[in-house]
Amino acid sequence: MARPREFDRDEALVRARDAFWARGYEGTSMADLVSELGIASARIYAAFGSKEDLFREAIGLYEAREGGFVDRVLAEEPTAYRAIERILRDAVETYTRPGKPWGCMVVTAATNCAAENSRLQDWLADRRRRQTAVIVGRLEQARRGGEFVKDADVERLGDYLTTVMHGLSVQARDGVSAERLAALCDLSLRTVADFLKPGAN
Amino acid sequence: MARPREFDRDEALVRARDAFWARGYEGTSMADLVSELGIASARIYAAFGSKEDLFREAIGLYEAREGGFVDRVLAEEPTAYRAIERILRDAVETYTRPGKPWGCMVVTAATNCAAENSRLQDWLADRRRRQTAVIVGRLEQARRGGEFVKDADVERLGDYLTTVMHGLSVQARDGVSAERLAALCDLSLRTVADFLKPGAN
DNA sequence: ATGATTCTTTGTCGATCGACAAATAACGGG
DNA sequence: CCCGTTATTTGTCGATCGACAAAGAATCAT
Repeated sequence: MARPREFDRDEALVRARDAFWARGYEGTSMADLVSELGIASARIYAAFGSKEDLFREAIGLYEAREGGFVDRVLAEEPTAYRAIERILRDAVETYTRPGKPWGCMVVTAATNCAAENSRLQDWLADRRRRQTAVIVGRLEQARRGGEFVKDADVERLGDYLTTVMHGLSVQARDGVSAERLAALCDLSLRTVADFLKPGAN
Repeated sequence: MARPREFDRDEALVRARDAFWARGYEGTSMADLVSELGIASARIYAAFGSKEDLFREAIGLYEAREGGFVDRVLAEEPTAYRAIERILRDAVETYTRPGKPWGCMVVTAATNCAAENSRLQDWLADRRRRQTAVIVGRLEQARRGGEFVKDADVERLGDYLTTVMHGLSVQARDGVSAERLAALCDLSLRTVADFLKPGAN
């Protein structure tokens, strides 16, 4: 009924995500987006609304793909310990994948922001906090299910795991190798194992 | 021999540090600095050279004061374990101090940067990596001194500790309370204790 | 007092920021 | 074939970015 779009919106979104992932929200200018998406700025506005809308959509894509491993693993793995094991392994892999920006996009894309973008910053912080809550929820479920010792402080363990993951993101960004990161994850797993009820997996 | 400066350079540097600490390098504009230091931009250039020079000096001040606890603790505490204990406690306190920006300035001030500032970003990353190396050095010394089991993988432990500290910085920035962070640090300390030679402090 | 030196004030520079308005082009329905 | 609709191109807008030039003001040595 009207003129069809000439570019692939999905592919443009992927490129925008990679740009924001690499240099963050404020570090990626409209000029950068124009050159990396290969389309004029007016088309970006027509297709995505604004730079901020585009960023939010890019974060959504990241969380649906690369960054979504936490939710996926929690849904798939039968026991909390095995889930955590895989989450840490996936985190290292995701944050150090060759050809992709290093670190977690949700952690790095909006940390040092001008005052005018504090709303966006809070929005990302909120998503990080929710991630913690999701993990704690799964741990609590595991505790009630008898996987952990019965007085296990699952909120503390959840905080601990998120902290390690955020730390992994920073370390990955600094270029620490996947091997070194994986080695340190094994240390974290020992802590988790301390919470397990003797005899459980 | 000439007209004396009318403002306190040290105090201006403190204010610049706090501004950069709160909003980062790119998030803090010259207009912000003018209003927070209370002096005209030309005076800032005369006193500090450029925005980037000022930022580097501000990082230096941060590392000499708030951020310098790692070096100080390593020099003061007799055993590695007690040093680590205090480093984690100091990290939590420094990153959540009321009235100060949350998190570590070295971790947060230049993460999402435009391409033109990647040099600055690398400069900060290098300081973080050096921090790890310093800690690993101290751990190796402790291992040779018999504090740890003799096959202790001190690089792995050092990586682990830096990762936790970086994670603490992100968590603090997200508003997680000092109490919750301290609780999770206790979990980390168990891991460190696993490296201790049985019977040692 | 004067001159050398440095600090402070004022104003502004070119570049870039994000964001659109207006004009033109391509499509499908009637 | 024309019309309604949407896509694309082109150009530009005001604001803000970091950075300084030029002029005036304050100090000290001589």
